[in-house]
Amino acid sequence: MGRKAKHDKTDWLLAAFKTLGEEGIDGVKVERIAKKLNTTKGSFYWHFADRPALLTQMLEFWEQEGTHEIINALDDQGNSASEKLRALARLSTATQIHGLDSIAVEGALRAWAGQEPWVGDRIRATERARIEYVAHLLEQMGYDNPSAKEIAHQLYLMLLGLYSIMRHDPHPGHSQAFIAFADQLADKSR
Amino acid sequence: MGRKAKHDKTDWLLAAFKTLGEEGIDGVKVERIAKKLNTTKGSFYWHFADRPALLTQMLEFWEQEGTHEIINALDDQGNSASEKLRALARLSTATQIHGLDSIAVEGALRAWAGQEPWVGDRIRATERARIEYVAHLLEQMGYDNPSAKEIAHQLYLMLLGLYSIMRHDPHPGHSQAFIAFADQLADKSR
DNA sequence: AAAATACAATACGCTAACGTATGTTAAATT
DNA sequence: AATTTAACATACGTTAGCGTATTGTATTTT
Repeated sequence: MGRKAKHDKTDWLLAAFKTLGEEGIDGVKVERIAKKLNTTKGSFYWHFADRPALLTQMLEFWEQEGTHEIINALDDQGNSASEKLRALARLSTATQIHGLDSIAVEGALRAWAGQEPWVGDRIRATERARIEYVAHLLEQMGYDNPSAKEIAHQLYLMLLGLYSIMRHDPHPGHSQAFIAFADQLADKSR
Repeated sequence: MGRKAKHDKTDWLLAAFKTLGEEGIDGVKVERIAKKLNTTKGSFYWHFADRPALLTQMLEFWEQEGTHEIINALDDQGNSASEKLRALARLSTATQIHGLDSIAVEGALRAWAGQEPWVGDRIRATERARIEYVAHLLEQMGYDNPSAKEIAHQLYLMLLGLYSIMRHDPHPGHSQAFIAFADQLADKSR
Protein backbone atom coordinates (compact mmCIF):
# COMPACT_ATOMS: atom_id res chain seq x y z
CA MET A 1 0.00 0.00 0.00
CA GLY A 2 2.54 2.47 -1.14
CA ARG A 3 5.51 2.28 -3.40
CA LYS A 4 8.81 0.55 -2.91
CA ALA A 5 10.94 2.68 -0.66
CA LYS A 6 14.28 3.98 -1.86
CA HIS A 7 15.40 4.42 1.70
CA ASP A 8 14.34 3.58 5.20
CA LYS A 9 15.23 4.94 8.60
CA THR A 10 18.27 2.74 8.93
CA ASP A 11 19.70 4.00 5.65
CA TRP A 12 19.52 7.50 6.97
CA LEU A 13 20.99 6.52 10.31
CA LEU A 14 23.92 4.70 8.74
CA ALA A 15 24.62 7.50 6.31
CA ALA A 16 24.49 9.89 9.22
CA PHE A 17 26.97 7.78 11.16
CA LYS A 18 29.30 7.54 8.22
CA THR A 19 29.26 11.30 7.89
CA LEU A 20 29.70 11.68 11.63
CA GLY A 21 32.83 9.57 11.50
CA GLU A 22 34.26 11.41 8.52
CA GLU A 23 33.35 15.00 9.20
CA GLY A 24 32.09 15.18 12.75
CA ILE A 25 28.63 16.17 13.86
CA ASP A 26 28.74 19.27 11.72
CA GLY A 27 28.78 17.28 8.57
CA VAL A 28 25.52 15.73 9.63
CA LYS A 29 23.20 18.13 7.87
CA VAL A 30 19.91 17.03 6.43
CA GLU A 31 20.40 18.25 2.90
CA ARG A 32 23.98 17.06 2.64
CA ILE A 33 23.12 13.54 3.70
CA ALA A 34 20.21 13.61 1.31
CA LYS A 35 22.66 14.25 -1.51
CA LYS A 36 24.85 11.38 -0.40
CA LEU A 37 21.83 9.13 -0.56
CA ASN A 38 20.80 10.53 -3.92
CA THR A 39 17.56 11.82 -2.62
CA THR A 40 16.07 14.99 -1.15
CA LYS A 41 14.90 16.44 2.12
CA GLY A 42 11.44 15.29 1.22
CA SER A 43 12.48 11.77 2.07
CA PHE A 44 14.18 12.75 5.30
CA TYR A 45 11.19 14.54 6.70
CA TRP A 46 9.07 11.53 5.95
CA HIS A 47 11.22 9.31 8.16
CA PHE A 48 12.15 11.81 10.86
CA ALA A 49 10.33 14.65 12.52
CA ASP A 50 13.31 16.97 12.33
CA ARG A 51 17.06 17.06 12.71
CA PRO A 52 17.06 16.70 16.51
CA ALA A 53 15.05 13.52 16.06
CA LEU A 54 17.76 12.11 13.82
CA LEU A 55 20.47 12.98 16.32
CA THR A 56 18.58 11.44 19.20
CA GLN A 57 17.96 8.26 17.30
CA MET A 58 21.62 8.07 16.38
CA LEU A 59 22.50 7.97 20.04
CA GLU A 60 19.87 5.34 20.74
CA PHE A 61 21.15 3.26 17.86
CA TRP A 62 24.72 3.51 19.07
CA GLU A 63 23.88 2.71 22.67
CA GLN A 64 22.34 -0.57 21.61
CA GLU A 65 24.37 -1.76 18.66
CA GLY A 66 27.63 -0.35 19.90
CA THR A 67 28.21 -1.28 23.48
CA HIS A 68 25.97 -4.17 24.28
CA GLU A 69 26.78 -6.11 21.17
CA ILE A 70 30.43 -6.26 22.15
CA ILE A 71 29.84 -7.12 25.76
CA ASN A 72 27.41 -9.86 24.81
CA ALA A 73 29.79 -11.25 22.22
CA LEU A 74 32.44 -11.58 24.88
CA ASP A 75 30.20 -13.10 27.50
CA ASP A 76 28.67 -15.65 25.18
CA GLN A 77 31.95 -17.33 24.48
CA GLY A 78 32.91 -19.12 27.67
CA ASN A 79 36.32 -17.52 27.93
CA SER A 80 38.28 -16.74 31.05
CA ALA A 81 38.33 -13.18 32.26
CA SER A 82 41.84 -12.55 30.99
CA GLU A 83 40.97 -13.96 27.59
CA LYS A 84 37.98 -11.67 27.51
CA LEU A 85 40.17 -8.70 28.24
CA ARG A 86 42.51 -9.54 25.39
CA ALA A 87 39.61 -9.99 23.04
CA LEU A 88 37.97 -6.80 24.23
CA ALA A 89 41.05 -4.73 23.47
CA ARG A 90 41.17 -6.10 19.97
CA LEU A 91 37.45 -5.81 19.31
CA SER A 92 37.22 -2.23 20.49
CA THR A 93 39.98 -1.14 18.15
CA ALA A 94 38.87 -3.00 15.07
CA THR A 95 35.15 -3.67 15.12
CA GLN A 96 33.00 -2.54 12.27
CA ILE A 97 29.37 -1.99 13.10
CA HIS A 98 27.24 -2.19 10.00
CA GLY A 99 30.25 -1.35 7.88
CA LEU A 100 31.19 1.72 9.86
CA ASP A 101 34.67 2.44 11.12
CA SER A 102 33.99 2.25 14.84
CA ILE A 103 37.10 4.16 15.83
CA ALA A 104 36.10 7.16 13.77
CA VAL A 105 32.54 7.01 15.01
CA GLU A 106 33.45 6.66 18.66
CA GLY A 107 35.91 9.50 18.35
CA ALA A 108 33.45 11.81 16.68
CA LEU A 109 30.87 10.87 19.27
CA ARG A 110 33.10 12.04 22.12
CA ALA A 111 33.87 15.23 20.26
CA TRP A 112 30.15 15.79 19.89
CA ALA A 113 29.55 15.00 23.54
CA GLY A 114 31.98 17.76 24.41
CA GLN A 115 29.93 20.28 22.47
CA GLU A 116 26.38 19.47 23.44
CA PRO A 117 25.62 18.74 27.07
CA TRP A 118 22.63 16.51 26.45
CA VAL A 119 24.83 14.25 24.35
CA GLY A 120 27.45 14.18 27.07
CA ASP A 121 24.82 13.20 29.58
CA ARG A 122 23.70 10.21 27.57
CA ILE A 123 27.19 9.05 26.74
CA ARG A 124 28.35 9.35 30.30
CA ALA A 125 26.00 6.60 31.38
CA THR A 126 27.32 4.22 28.76
CA GLU A 127 30.84 5.19 29.68
CA ARG A 128 30.36 4.38 33.32
CA ALA A 129 28.89 1.01 32.43
CA ARG A 130 31.88 0.20 30.25
CA ILE A 131 34.37 1.08 32.96
CA GLU A 132 32.41 -0.95 35.46
CA TYR A 133 32.51 -3.92 33.15
CA VAL A 134 36.27 -3.75 32.77
CA ALA A 135 36.73 -3.30 36.51
CA HIS A 136 34.67 -6.42 36.99
CA LEU A 137 36.82 -8.35 34.57
CA LEU A 138 39.93 -7.25 36.40
CA GLU A 139 38.52 -8.33 39.74
CA GLN A 140 37.78 -11.73 38.32
CA MET A 141 41.40 -11.82 37.22
CA GLY A 142 42.58 -11.33 40.77
CA TYR A 143 43.11 -7.60 40.99
CA ASP A 144 41.68 -6.31 44.20
CA ASN A 145 39.58 -3.22 44.46
CA PRO A 146 40.39 -0.28 44.48
CA SER A 147 43.27 -1.05 42.18
CA ALA A 148 40.97 -2.83 39.74
CA LYS A 149 38.86 0.28 39.41
CA GLU A 150 41.87 2.48 38.87
CA ILE A 151 43.32 0.24 36.22
CA ALA A 152 39.97 0.02 34.49
CA HIS A 153 39.93 3.79 34.38
CA GLN A 154 43.40 3.87 32.93
CA LEU A 155 42.58 1.34 30.28
CA TYR A 156 39.45 3.16 29.28
CA LEU A 157 41.19 6.51 29.14
CA MET A 158 43.73 4.98 26.81
CA LEU A 159 40.96 3.73 24.59
CA LEU A 160 39.38 7.15 24.44
CA GLY A 161 42.76 8.65 23.66
CA LEU A 162 43.08 6.17 20.87
CA TYR A 163 39.72 7.20 19.47
CA SER A 164 40.80 10.79 19.67
CA ILE A 165 44.17 10.51 17.99
CA MET A 166 43.35 7.94 15.36
CA ARG A 167 41.06 10.36 13.62
CA HIS A 168 43.91 12.57 12.56
CA ASP A 169 46.85 10.25 13.02
CA PRO A 170 46.01 6.67 12.05
CA HIS A 171 49.35 5.28 13.11
CA PRO A 172 49.24 1.55 14.02
CA GLY A 173 51.69 2.17 16.83
CA HIS A 174 48.91 3.85 18.76
CA SER A 175 46.63 0.81 18.75
CA GLN A 176 49.56 -1.44 19.48
CA ALA A 177 50.45 0.46 22.61
CA PHE A 178 46.90 0.10 23.80
CA ILE A 179 46.68 -3.59 23.07
CA ALA A 180 50.06 -4.17 24.68
CA PHE A 181 48.78 -2.58 27.86
CA ALA A 182 45.74 -4.83 27.95
CA ASP A 183 47.85 -7.89 27.22
CA GLN A 184 50.22 -7.05 30.05
CA LEU A 185 47.34 -6.93 32.45
CA ALA A 186 46.14 -10.27 31.19
CA ASP A 187 49.61 -11.77 31.48
CA LYS A 188 50.07 -10.73 35.08
CA SER A 189 47.06 -12.74 36.14
CA ARG A 190 48.28 -15.77 34.10
CA MET B 1 47.58 58.38 15.08
CA GLY B 2 44.38 56.60 15.81
CA ARG B 3 42.21 56.06 18.85
CA LYS B 4 42.76 53.86 21.85
CA ALA B 5 41.92 50.29 20.92
CA LYS B 6 39.11 48.49 22.72
CA HIS B 7 40.57 45.16 21.69
CA ASP B 8 43.67 43.74 20.13
CA LYS B 9 44.43 40.49 18.36
CA THR B 10 45.14 38.65 21.57
CA ASP B 11 41.75 39.57 23.01
CA TRP B 12 40.13 38.00 20.01
CA LEU B 13 42.35 34.94 20.19
CA LEU B 14 41.67 34.38 23.87
CA ALA B 15 37.95 34.86 23.44
CA ALA B 16 38.06 32.43 20.56
CA PHE B 17 39.88 29.87 22.71
CA LYS B 18 37.44 30.29 25.54
CA THR B 19 34.60 29.65 23.15
CA LEU B 20 36.46 26.74 21.62
CA GLY B 21 36.77 25.11 25.03
CA GLU B 22 33.14 25.68 25.93
CA GLU B 23 31.34 25.01 22.68
CA GLY B 24 33.83 23.46 20.30
CA ILE B 25 35.04 24.92 17.05
CA ASP B 26 31.50 25.53 15.92
CA GLY B 27 30.92 28.07 18.58
CA VAL B 28 33.80 30.04 17.16
CA LYS B 29 31.82 32.31 14.88
CA VAL B 30 32.87 35.83 14.17
CA GLU B 31 29.70 37.58 15.14
CA ARG B 32 29.13 35.55 18.27
CA ILE B 33 32.59 36.26 19.62
CA ALA B 34 32.10 39.89 18.76
CA LYS B 35 29.08 39.94 21.03
CA LYS B 36 31.02 38.29 23.84
CA LEU B 37 33.58 41.06 23.51
CA ASN B 38 30.87 43.71 23.35
CA THR B 39 31.90 44.81 19.94
CA THR B 40 31.06 44.12 16.31
CA LYS B 41 32.42 42.39 13.24
CA GLY B 42 33.92 45.67 12.21
CA SER B 43 36.57 45.21 14.84
CA PHE B 44 37.23 41.62 13.89
CA TYR B 45 37.82 42.34 10.25
CA TRP B 46 40.22 45.03 11.24
CA HIS B 47 42.44 42.59 13.12
CA PHE B 48 41.98 39.53 10.92
CA ALA B 49 41.61 38.99 7.22
CA ASP B 50 38.81 36.49 7.63
CA ARG B 51 37.70 33.58 9.76
CA PRO B 52 40.29 31.13 8.41
CA ALA B 53 42.97 33.60 9.44
CA LEU B 54 41.67 33.53 12.99
CA LEU B 55 41.63 29.75 13.08
CA THR B 56 45.15 29.49 11.72
CA GLN B 57 46.44 31.98 14.23
CA MET B 58 44.74 30.09 17.02
CA LEU B 59 46.77 27.04 16.14
CA GLU B 60 49.97 29.03 15.95
CA PHE B 61 49.24 30.56 19.31
CA TRP B 62 48.56 27.20 20.87
CA GLU B 63 51.63 25.58 19.41
CA GLN B 64 53.85 28.15 21.06
CA GLU B 65 52.17 28.99 24.33
CA GLY B 66 50.77 25.53 24.90
CA THR B 67 53.46 22.97 24.43
CA HIS B 68 56.78 24.70 24.64
CA GLU B 69 55.89 26.69 27.71
CA ILE B 70 55.33 23.52 29.70
CA ILE B 71 58.40 21.73 28.45
CA ASN B 72 60.57 24.73 29.16
CA ALA B 73 59.09 25.13 32.61
CA LEU B 74 60.04 21.56 33.41
CA ASP B 75 63.52 21.75 31.95
CA ASP B 76 64.41 24.99 33.65
CA GLN B 77 64.02 23.59 37.11
CA GLY B 78 66.91 21.22 37.61
CA ASN B 79 64.75 18.26 38.54
CA SER B 80 65.46 14.61 37.97
CA ALA B 81 63.67 12.87 35.12
CA SER B 82 61.23 11.11 37.40
CA GLU B 83 60.43 14.35 39.18
CA LYS B 84 59.82 15.95 35.84
CA LEU B 85 57.42 13.20 34.90
CA ARG B 86 55.40 13.68 38.08
CA ALA B 87 55.29 17.40 37.53
CA LEU B 88 54.35 16.96 33.90
CA ALA B 89 51.36 14.82 34.75
CA ARG B 90 50.11 17.43 37.16
CA LEU B 91 50.79 20.38 34.92
CA SER B 92 49.09 18.88 31.91
CA THR B 93 45.91 18.24 33.86
CA ALA B 94 45.70 21.54 35.67
CA THR B 95 47.50 24.26 33.80
CA GLN B 96 45.70 27.41 32.87
CA ILE B 97 47.13 29.25 29.90
CA HIS B 98 46.11 32.88 29.98
CA GLY B 99 43.17 32.02 32.16
CA LEU B 100 41.87 29.27 29.90
CA ASP B 101 40.92 25.81 31.05
CA SER B 102 43.57 23.83 29.25
CA ILE B 103 41.75 20.51 29.50
CA ALA B 104 38.73 21.89 27.70
CA VAL B 105 40.84 23.59 25.08
CA GLU B 106 43.02 20.58 24.39
CA GLY B 107 39.97 18.38 24.16
CA ALA B 108 38.17 20.67 21.77
CA LEU B 109 41.33 20.98 19.73
CA ARG B 110 41.48 17.22 19.16
CA ALA B 111 37.83 17.16 18.27
CA TRP B 112 38.49 19.89 15.75
CA ALA B 113 41.51 18.04 14.40
CA GLY B 114 39.28 15.09 13.72
CA GLN B 115 37.01 17.21 11.56
CA GLU B 116 39.40 19.26 9.49
CA PRO B 117 42.45 17.52 8.02
CA TRP B 118 44.68 20.59 7.88
CA VAL B 119 44.18 20.99 11.61
CA GLY B 120 45.01 17.36 12.19
CA ASP B 121 48.18 17.75 10.17
CA ARG B 122 49.41 20.60 12.28
CA ILE B 123 48.51 19.01 15.59
CA ARG B 124 50.12 15.73 14.64
CA ALA B 125 53.55 17.32 14.58
CA THR B 126 53.13 18.73 18.05
CA GLU B 127 51.79 15.43 19.23
CA ARG B 128 54.80 13.50 17.98
CA ALA B 129 57.13 15.96 19.69
CA ARG B 130 55.31 15.52 22.97
CA ILE B 131 55.49 11.75 22.83
CA GLU B 132 59.18 11.94 21.95
CA TYR B 133 59.78 14.14 24.93
CA VAL B 134 58.11 11.71 27.31
CA ALA B 135 59.95 8.78 25.79
CA HIS B 136 63.16 10.65 26.39
CA LEU B 137 62.26 11.23 30.01
CA LEU B 138 61.54 7.55 30.46
CA GLU B 139 64.86 6.57 28.94
CA GLN B 140 66.62 8.87 31.34
CA MET B 141 64.75 7.07 34.07
CA GLY B 142 66.22 3.75 33.03
CA TYR B 143 63.52 2.32 30.78
CA ASP B 144 65.11 0.86 27.71
CA ASN B 145 63.83 1.45 24.23
CA PRO B 146 61.48 0.12 22.75
CA SER B 147 59.61 -0.16 26.01
CA ALA B 148 60.14 3.51 26.78
CA LYS B 149 58.49 4.47 23.52
CA GLU B 150 55.56 2.18 24.13
CA ILE B 151 55.00 3.47 27.63
CA ALA B 152 55.25 7.04 26.40
CA HIS B 153 52.54 6.24 23.90
CA GLN B 154 50.38 4.74 26.59
CA LEU B 155 50.79 7.71 28.86
CA TYR B 156 49.99 10.14 26.10
CA LEU B 157 46.93 8.19 25.02
CA MET B 158 45.69 8.32 28.56
CA LEU B 159 46.14 12.06 28.58
CA LEU B 160 44.20 12.44 25.38
CA GLY B 161 41.48 10.23 26.80
CA LEU B 162 41.38 12.48 29.79
CA TYR B 163 40.95 15.52 27.58
CA SER B 164 38.18 13.75 25.78
CA ILE B 165 36.17 12.55 28.75
CA MET B 166 36.63 15.54 31.03
CA ARG B 167 34.66 17.73 28.70
CA HIS B 168 31.45 15.87 29.40
CA ASP B 169 32.34 14.07 32.61
CA PRO B 170 34.53 16.19 34.85
CA HIS B 171 35.02 13.47 37.43
CA PRO B 172 38.23 13.85 39.48
CA GLY B 173 38.70 10.09 39.46
CA HIS B 174 39.68 10.36 35.82
CA SER B 175 42.59 12.70 36.43
CA GLN B 176 43.60 10.70 39.47
CA ALA B 177 43.90 7.52 37.48
CA PHE B 178 46.14 9.29 35.01
CA ILE B 179 48.36 10.84 37.66
CA ALA B 180 48.58 7.55 39.48
CA PHE B 181 49.88 5.92 36.32
CA ALA B 182 52.57 8.55 35.89
CA ASP B 183 53.54 8.31 39.53
CA GLN B 184 53.86 4.53 39.32
CA LEU B 185 56.28 4.91 36.46
CA ALA B 186 58.27 7.41 38.46
CA ASP B 187 58.27 5.15 41.52
CA LYS B 188 59.64 2.19 39.66
CA SER B 189 62.75 4.11 38.71
CA ARG B 190 62.93 5.57 42.21
C1' DA C 1 -9.72 0.74 -13.31
C1' DA C 2 -10.18 3.73 -9.31
C1' DA C 3 -8.80 5.10 -5.08
C1' DA C 4 -5.96 5.16 -1.39
C1' DT C 5 -1.38 4.96 0.55
C1' DA C 6 3.65 5.44 1.00
C1' DC C 7 7.24 7.84 -0.26
C1' DA C 8 9.77 11.42 -2.72
C1' DA C 9 10.56 16.00 -5.16
C1' DT C 10 9.96 20.90 -5.41
C1' DA C 11 9.11 25.44 -3.98
C1' DC C 12 8.93 28.61 -0.39
C1' DG C 13 10.08 31.53 3.69
C1' DC C 14 13.22 32.16 7.45
C1' DT C 15 17.59 32.70 10.05
C1' DA C 16 22.63 32.67 11.11
C1' DA C 17 26.77 33.46 9.49
C1' DC C 18 30.19 35.14 6.06
C1' DG C 19 32.46 38.91 3.90
C1' DT C 20 32.45 43.82 1.72
C1' DA C 21 31.73 48.54 1.57
C1' DT C 22 31.13 52.48 3.55
C1' DG C 23 30.15 55.51 7.50
C1' DT C 24 31.70 57.31 12.09
C1' DT C 25 34.70 58.70 15.96
C1' DA C 26 38.55 59.47 19.02
C1' DA C 27 43.28 60.18 19.37
C1' DA C 28 47.73 61.58 17.21
C1' DT C 29 49.95 64.61 14.11
C1' DT C 30 50.78 68.68 11.90
C1' DA D 1 42.33 74.09 14.93
C1' DA D 2 42.50 71.17 10.99
C1' DT D 3 43.74 66.83 9.28
C1' DT D 4 44.87 62.34 9.18
C1' DT D 5 44.50 57.70 10.58
C1' DA D 6 43.63 53.66 13.66
C1' DA D 7 39.80 51.39 15.27
C1' DC D 8 35.19 50.34 15.35
C1' DA D 9 30.04 50.46 13.70
C1' DT D 10 26.45 49.74 10.41
C1' DA D 11 24.21 48.38 6.30
C1' DC D 12 24.14 45.33 2.61
C1' DG D 13 24.30 41.24 -0.45
C1' DT D 14 24.99 36.21 -0.43
C1' DT D 15 24.79 31.43 0.93
C1' DA D 16 23.73 27.11 3.63
C1' DG D 17 20.74 24.99 6.20
C1' DC D 18 16.21 24.36 8.67
C1' DG D 19 11.46 23.26 8.39
C1' DT D 20 6.63 23.55 5.97
C1' DA D 21 3.48 23.08 2.38
C1' DT D 22 2.30 21.49 -1.80
C1' DT D 23 2.58 18.65 -5.56
C1' DG D 24 3.99 14.33 -7.97
C1' DT D 25 4.30 9.25 -8.75
C1' DA D 26 4.60 4.34 -8.13
C1' DT D 27 2.47 0.59 -5.80
C1' DT D 28 -1.35 -1.72 -3.30
C1' DT D 29 -5.80 -2.41 -2.22
C1' DT D 30 -10.54 -2.40 -3.36
